[in-house]
Amino acid sequence: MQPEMYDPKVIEPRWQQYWEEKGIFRASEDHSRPKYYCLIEFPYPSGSGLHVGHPRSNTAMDIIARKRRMEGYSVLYPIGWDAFGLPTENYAIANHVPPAKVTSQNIGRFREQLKRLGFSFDYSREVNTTDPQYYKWTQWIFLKLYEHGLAYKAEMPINWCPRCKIGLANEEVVGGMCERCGHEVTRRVKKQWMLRITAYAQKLLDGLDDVDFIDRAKAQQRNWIGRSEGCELDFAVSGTGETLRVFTTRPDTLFGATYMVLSPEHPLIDRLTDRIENLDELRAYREQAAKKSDFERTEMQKEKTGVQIGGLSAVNPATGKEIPVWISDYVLTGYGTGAIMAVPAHDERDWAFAKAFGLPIVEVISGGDVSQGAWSDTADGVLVNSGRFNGMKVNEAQQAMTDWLVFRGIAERKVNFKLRDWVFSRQRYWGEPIPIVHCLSCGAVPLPESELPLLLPAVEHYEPTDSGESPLAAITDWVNTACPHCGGPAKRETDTMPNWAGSSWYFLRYCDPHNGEAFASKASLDYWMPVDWYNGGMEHTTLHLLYSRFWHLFLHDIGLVGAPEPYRKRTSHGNILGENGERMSKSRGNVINPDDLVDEIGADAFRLYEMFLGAFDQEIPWSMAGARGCRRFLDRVWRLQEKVDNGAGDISPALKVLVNQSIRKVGDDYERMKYNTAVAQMMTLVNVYYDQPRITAGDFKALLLLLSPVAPHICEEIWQIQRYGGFIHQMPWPEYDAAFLTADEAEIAVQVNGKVRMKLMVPSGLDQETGRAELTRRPEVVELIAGREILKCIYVPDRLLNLVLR
RNA sequence: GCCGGAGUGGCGGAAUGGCAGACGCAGAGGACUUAAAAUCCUUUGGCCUAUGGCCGUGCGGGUUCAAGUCCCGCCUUCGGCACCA
Repeated sequence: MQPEMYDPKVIEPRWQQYWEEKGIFRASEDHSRPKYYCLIEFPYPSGSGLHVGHPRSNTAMDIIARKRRMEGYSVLYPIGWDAFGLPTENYAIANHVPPAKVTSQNIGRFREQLKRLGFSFDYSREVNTTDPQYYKWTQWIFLKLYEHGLAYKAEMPINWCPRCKIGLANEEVVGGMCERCGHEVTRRVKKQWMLRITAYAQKLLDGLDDVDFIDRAKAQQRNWIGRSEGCELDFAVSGTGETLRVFTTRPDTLFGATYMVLSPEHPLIDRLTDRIENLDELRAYREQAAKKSDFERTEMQKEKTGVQIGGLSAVNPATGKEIPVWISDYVLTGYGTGAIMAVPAHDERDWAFAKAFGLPIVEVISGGDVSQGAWSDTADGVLVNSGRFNGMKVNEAQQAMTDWLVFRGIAERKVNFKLRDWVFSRQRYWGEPIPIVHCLSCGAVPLPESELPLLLPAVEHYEPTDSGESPLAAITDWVNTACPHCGGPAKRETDTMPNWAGSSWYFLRYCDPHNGEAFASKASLDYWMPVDWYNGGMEHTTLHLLYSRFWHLFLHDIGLVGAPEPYRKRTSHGNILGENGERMSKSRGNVINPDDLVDEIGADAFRLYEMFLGAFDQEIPWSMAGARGCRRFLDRVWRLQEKVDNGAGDISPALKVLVNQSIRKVGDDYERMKYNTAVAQMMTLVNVYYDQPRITAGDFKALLLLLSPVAPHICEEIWQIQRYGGFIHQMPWPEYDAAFLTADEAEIAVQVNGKVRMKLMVPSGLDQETGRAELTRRPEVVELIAGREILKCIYVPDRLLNLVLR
């Protein structure tokens, strides 16, 4: 049969329509089959549409989803829209359109673009975080957190972006700049809703041991959680009866603590105002520090500043000596106790401070030169100047000193975390309203479940205000309400949730997206959860990935979901750079538009190139020429139809080994996310097919089956044209025959002293002894040895022979 | 500074301690064509005294019959964190 030209413009829409009409990719809770839940991060439907980064992750997981279906799994591969967020709101403000309208337009465009790429999403399960039927449950989970004491309102110095006019979470501040707009972030004290993620610090850490996450994601989360073990210990403040508590991970250096430092905001200063001689000076310093943003504070880290507290001294509990007390902004309020014992001999920061202010430096661990800088060797260091602890190694002394201090009742072992509570308020319009009412007599009162969803009111203006109030505050009809508890006058909370809220549980909603009674039914959750494989960006490691684990751990603790951890496996794709090797951006003019690509080379070739361009987990520059090369490959696959002899069913004897090897390699490579080498193997296969006079239906089918997860449209089409029966997506995934993984003969590289001298064919599978014997009696090899003495002879089966000659 | 990656042809990149450069791109030569496109064939790491040989995976050492791969010490680069006691 003479096939027509390969025309993706015709065949791709046809198959997309077919899959959709027949509901091929609808997920079903089929208990007769094992389930598999593939997940990609649901996109933010931005106005600029899809970029080439989306298909990278989507295609990778689409391959897994399609392969799993062929393997007999019941697969859930859903899609949705993470649609609350600032760009939409800003666009709405600039163009005087309601954000909901902008959102639905953007979603429409995104959906269309994704459909053109032929992903096997179950579109019947779409979720949209801005849909009241969705955010009803986001609000509901918030109320559960509130009920369990994990949501609270606190006056907090927050990161404030003056341009976006919004408070930011620590995670959203990058290098002192607003993650969204790049403007410098300042400090601002505001009453904010907070989520007590710190209560889950240890669980978030422990849970990492039980999941299969890409190593760098685990490392980054551990780093961010920042657990450190040490002890808290009390220093007496001379003549006051007060004690000053510090946290240290190095109790072994206590004898070297020659002064103490408090953070400028430390409460002790206000408690002891009568004794302090230079209160004005201290308050001036505090004010100055408060004005600085965190970034400014850290930027100045080279020059240490501080003020000694006049009239106050503390007692080193080890030496009994009086030591001065200072304040300095290098000690942070939010970590540990906000106070430290300073050991300048063995801590760089303390050393710099002591040098700047002429404070004494006492060496307590030998081996370095403390006149030159702080020195610390926790492995081999030995204690000196430390009384009864002299001569101990650092790790012994840490134990012994802690025991001694605990015994004296002035210390306790303590674990600290860097992780801070999550700032959960946003002073913007386009987010989930926080379902809390502030009653004059009852205080903060949660809305009853029956009043959910609390709808975002329609407003005229979305502009944020300089006062730091949400635009919702201006809608008095909405703000003024009755207290659900006492019925008295009350005001609604006007802050909204951050866009991390809706994305913290969306994977649960996919299990049962239309449920009106619960966020998802227990049965559906039990069937689908946990997510088996979740692929997404590294940039979400300390944001979305951590937040959603926290919510899920919490929902597990209150008995609403099964396993504690939501994701069994997490992988990450590298970003695609522009052709010039720089990040793609409009301003650089190096953006590749997916629509143009589909028009030019078709969705299948586009998908194929996304997988072929390089190692999946690394950053790779785009190459238009490379993409066209993938289209050429598909053209070659198409033209193989001219070579196929459908009368011959089985795999050709001559190709049996290569085909079986390919089945194994491609399958294995998909599982290991080595998509580039999987594609390379199929290219090799096609090249070899072209060297044959004819290929059999068996040869051709094997290729099509392997290729179909990456390039589904062309494979379905050819399957139909060749009348192979049924549809390719219904075929079982091919299995290799282990008996045909190695050829009858192997080419052996014969080396002399590690250098290849010749190549000889031998029967494959010979062991060391037989292989050596077989080869060393070959005339070529005898000649090679030329009577020299053989010191050693190594035979690696089917690979090489190395003769070590004198 | 700490944590985690990465350094291999002109380019993207392959390589369970076992023949470095698979596969693709780009280039060169050829076939077909009036011509072009498309397609097909050949070729493509460097150097040399070229049917052979030498050198080559960021740098310097080491282990090994054998190192891109393992070990020690560096350099460069990217990402994350960063005065966290």
